[in-house]
Amino acid sequence: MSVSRYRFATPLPDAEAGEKPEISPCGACSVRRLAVCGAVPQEDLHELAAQVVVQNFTAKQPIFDESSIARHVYIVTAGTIKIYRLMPDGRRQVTGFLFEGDFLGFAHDNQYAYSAEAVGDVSLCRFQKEDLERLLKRFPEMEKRLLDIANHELAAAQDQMVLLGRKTAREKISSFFLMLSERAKKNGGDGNPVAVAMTRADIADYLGLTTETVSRVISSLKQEGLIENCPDHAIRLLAPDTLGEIAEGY
Amino acid sequence: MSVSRYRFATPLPDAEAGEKPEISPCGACSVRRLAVCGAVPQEDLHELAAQVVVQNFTAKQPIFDESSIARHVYIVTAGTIKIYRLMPDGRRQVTGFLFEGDFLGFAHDNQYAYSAEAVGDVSLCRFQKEDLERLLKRFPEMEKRLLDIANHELAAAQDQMVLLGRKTAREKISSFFLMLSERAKKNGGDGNPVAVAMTRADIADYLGLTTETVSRVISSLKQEGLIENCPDHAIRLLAPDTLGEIAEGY
DNA sequence: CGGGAAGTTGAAGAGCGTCAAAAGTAGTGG
DNA sequence: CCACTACTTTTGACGCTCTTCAACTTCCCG
Repeated sequence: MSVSRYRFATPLPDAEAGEKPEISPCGACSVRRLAVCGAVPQEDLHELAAQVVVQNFTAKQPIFDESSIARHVYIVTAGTIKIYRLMPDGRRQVTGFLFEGDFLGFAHDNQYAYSAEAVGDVSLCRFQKEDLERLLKRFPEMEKRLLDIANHELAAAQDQMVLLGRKTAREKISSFFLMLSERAKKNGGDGNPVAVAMTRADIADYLGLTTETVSRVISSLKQEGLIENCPDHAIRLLAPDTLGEIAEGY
Repeated sequence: MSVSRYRFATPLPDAEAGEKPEISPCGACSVRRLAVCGAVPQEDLHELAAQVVVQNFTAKQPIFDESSIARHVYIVTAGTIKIYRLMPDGRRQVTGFLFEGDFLGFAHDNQYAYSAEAVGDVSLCRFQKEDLERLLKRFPEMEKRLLDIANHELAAAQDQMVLLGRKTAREKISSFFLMLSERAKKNGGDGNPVAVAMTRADIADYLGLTTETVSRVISSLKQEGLIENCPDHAIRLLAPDTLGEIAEGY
């Protein structure tokens, strides 16, 4: 993991190993319009930039742990992150995937509600929680935006509960590909073909299935001509509308 | 459904049918410490009370619908509410039960993310969304509290995803009774025996099971001496620790 | 009391999980 | 550059948990 802090060429006392200078300030940030940062006026961006630490992770590196104290919050600037919870016997539930622009670090009682791990190469902007608090006071719009984001997350959680509680494996997989496609569109891509950065195991743990079932269902969707493989682990949706009907259970 | 507005003996123009005067102001509210309202200083409670409409519902009455525009937010003052989403073919997922002090009406894009329905007799305090916005501006502490509540809801949603995606029927039912018990404790009761206000169908739709499975698992827990029936649909937890171990999957 | 909803119990079946093995893919080092 | 290794993915056979379908019982409220 490498860490770098904007505006500082040398590591700070409380900084972690691997820091290095960062060139791009918040003003040039490509995900700003997507994130909480969008609530900060252009002319005040330097106040934001002064607090941020850029962190880079590679695949499977942990970002923080479920049990640990929530000291930081993060904005994803590149890559995919998975958040998950573990049961004592090792059963895993991936409760979400986070992409560019997403806010990471909602916590309750000063403890993270889940563990977070990089799926592939990931870049994050990190803030001290107290710095965020100060920024929230300074820019009340930011707090509104954060509440908006939390509301959005809650709505997404409802969707996921419907999926986990009431959908078949086939419906789950279809929903999953469409979700990935929608997210890619939101972030500026065309959403088809969709990049699938995560492993079958991650997908299985996200959908409440096993890797075998995930694999089998994907195979059958391919055989039916609804999807096909593309280079670099991408999937082309050959019949998005049909997939949508499957996903909703018609 | 009966509706009443504090400080006004006669219905207001925009009020719904069945209004009647309400005696108890926010100052005497028993759930205030639990709810967002706790963020409003004692001496300013009249500002809150001026905006509130008390609404009463009986079992199975709808409070609002998934598809409808989110005009109001609510605080539950008595009774139990279920919130749920429907799939086109009628499959239902109950995404939560709300109790005294809970906030109802988180919405995204001005539309409710779910339908809400009274489980038994229910009392709500209703606010116009714009009135709430104004109150949030007036009492910034309230916004913080609301963000806190949303964070708490998100953590609870994570728990529910673990339950739905990874737990067995037995583990789900055990978790459910313990959750009810914890909630009763938080609201001042002793949490054992626990009142079970909802039907088997509601429980099934909450846990991603069928009514038959719910019934069967409860029967087997009884036979094992882990729980027993009490008057008024209550359940006594005879071995809460064992239930806890079952719930967590040990 | 009586009728309808809610809950219980049983038998049979389906969908998904488990176990196992093979095939494909990526990363490492000589 | 290729061989070696380890991991990921796929496919098959079988089994189990939970669902489905059905009948029966209990509980309520008029």
